[in-house]
Amino acid sequence: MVRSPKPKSGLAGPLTATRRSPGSAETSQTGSRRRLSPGDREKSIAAAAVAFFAERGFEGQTRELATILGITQPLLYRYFPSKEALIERVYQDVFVGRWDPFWEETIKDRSVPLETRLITFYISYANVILTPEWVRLFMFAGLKNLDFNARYLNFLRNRVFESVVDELRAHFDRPSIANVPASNIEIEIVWSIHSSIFYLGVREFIYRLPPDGDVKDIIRAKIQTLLGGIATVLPPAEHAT
Amino acid sequence: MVRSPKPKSGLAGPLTATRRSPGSAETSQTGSRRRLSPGDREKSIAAAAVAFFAERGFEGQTRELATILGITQPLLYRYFPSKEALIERVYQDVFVGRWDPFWEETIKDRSVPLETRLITFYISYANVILTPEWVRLFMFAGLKNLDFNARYLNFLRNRVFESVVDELRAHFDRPSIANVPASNIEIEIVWSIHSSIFYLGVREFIYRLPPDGDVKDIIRAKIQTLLGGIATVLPPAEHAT
DNA sequence: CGCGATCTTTATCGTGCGATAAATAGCGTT
DNA sequence: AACGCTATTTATCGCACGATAAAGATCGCG
Repeated sequence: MVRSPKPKSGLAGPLTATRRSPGSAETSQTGSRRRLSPGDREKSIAAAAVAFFAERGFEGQTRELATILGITQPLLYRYFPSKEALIERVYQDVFVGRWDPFWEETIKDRSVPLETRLITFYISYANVILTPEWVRLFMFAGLKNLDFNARYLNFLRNRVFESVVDELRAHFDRPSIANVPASNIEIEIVWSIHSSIFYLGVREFIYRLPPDGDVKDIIRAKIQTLLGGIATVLPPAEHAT
Repeated sequence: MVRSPKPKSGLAGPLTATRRSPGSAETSQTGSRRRLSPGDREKSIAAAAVAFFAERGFEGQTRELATILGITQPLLYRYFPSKEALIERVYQDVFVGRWDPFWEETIKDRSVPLETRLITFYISYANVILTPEWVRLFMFAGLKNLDFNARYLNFLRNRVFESVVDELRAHFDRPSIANVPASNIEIEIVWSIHSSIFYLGVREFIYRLPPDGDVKDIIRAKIQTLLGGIATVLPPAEHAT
């Protein structure tokens, strides 16, 4: 796994080391050897840190991260004052930086059938969160007993769950949550679908026992089951689809 | 709180206080002071280790565990050859030791309505797994990239999921899995309910954002939604309930 | 070229942690 | 009550890891 960054071969050594193609720094660290611009270096460290801490957890050692990057460990401290600061940056990049505001609109667009909207949203959301980085980092963060996860999930509840409940209400001709607030059970029903989708990622990236079959199909089936089941548990007033 | 087995009332034991001034009993563990029988000591270490590693993760330090136990750190090594062996014991006690074989019978008992069986099973199962120890240790184990979780879940699939699918089949007058094996989608439907219940524990003990309301009610609602939804997605041949 | 700025490395400190060995002390036995 | 077995503690080793300081190397600019 480790690198052999030393171009010990007398031939190739000097050239590759001295002259690197600018800006073409990439993941396989042979290219970026020395003296990147601060901006590029910081980005490359942050990107590597995301993958690294997702795999190893936040106890992963800065020396190993540096080795993966093909740099020395003290260099990390020129760009981030501490390991904790680097972890903070990882949170930002993954959880804040990957939120798509369009999701909130998708759910509320009543020109589209509800089932379609939910499927569209959840497939798109799944594309973002069902990655090893998102799933594992989120779990590592939770296990650290910070309030980060609770904050994210409150945000999610306000931006997504409440809307989904409201759309379900409209779909079944029931009052808006503006008039009758979402009940615990209604929120839990949304949690059911949400958690069962996130759990696909837990199974694949934490348990290493990936679900059999196409995630899109599974999501579709889950949402159809949900909508059918809600119809049974909460029979509609008059409307039905 | 772990435990406080010995109340240190004013006139506590002349025995326990032999060498130690009662007032100087520091952290928490003051009851058992010294020279337990090997069996008792081992059990007390194992029990404390479950709570400790569940809280701190497997990177939790043996010195802190010893402090909680009111013993010194090297004593741990008289009862467990290494930290890793102690962790192995924790796995055994929590994941193997808490499995209830009766669960498998509950699911298959066709003298009881399916909805009742599922609710009974999942409430009982939830009683065991929806604890900080089970949930957090399971997640810590998964994040360590061992095959432990995959083995447990394969066991669960064979002992529970397949049976649930079979019972759903019977409920809706469809062929037994003995004749037509469970499909991916069917297994996924069971995963949906299962993961949404386990996720109640993740929310409470990892995210520290406990679900609102009684877990039993939530489980009941989830199972009713599941059964109703399956009826919609996979309409029955002739039978209906 | 050569020089200076700064990006990167080499060297190192202090601490924390798993583990071991030797010394100490509780408790049953006689 | 003394004895001896062994449960428990005291003392310590070795290394890993985050972090810092100083030396060295690279590149733009004149």
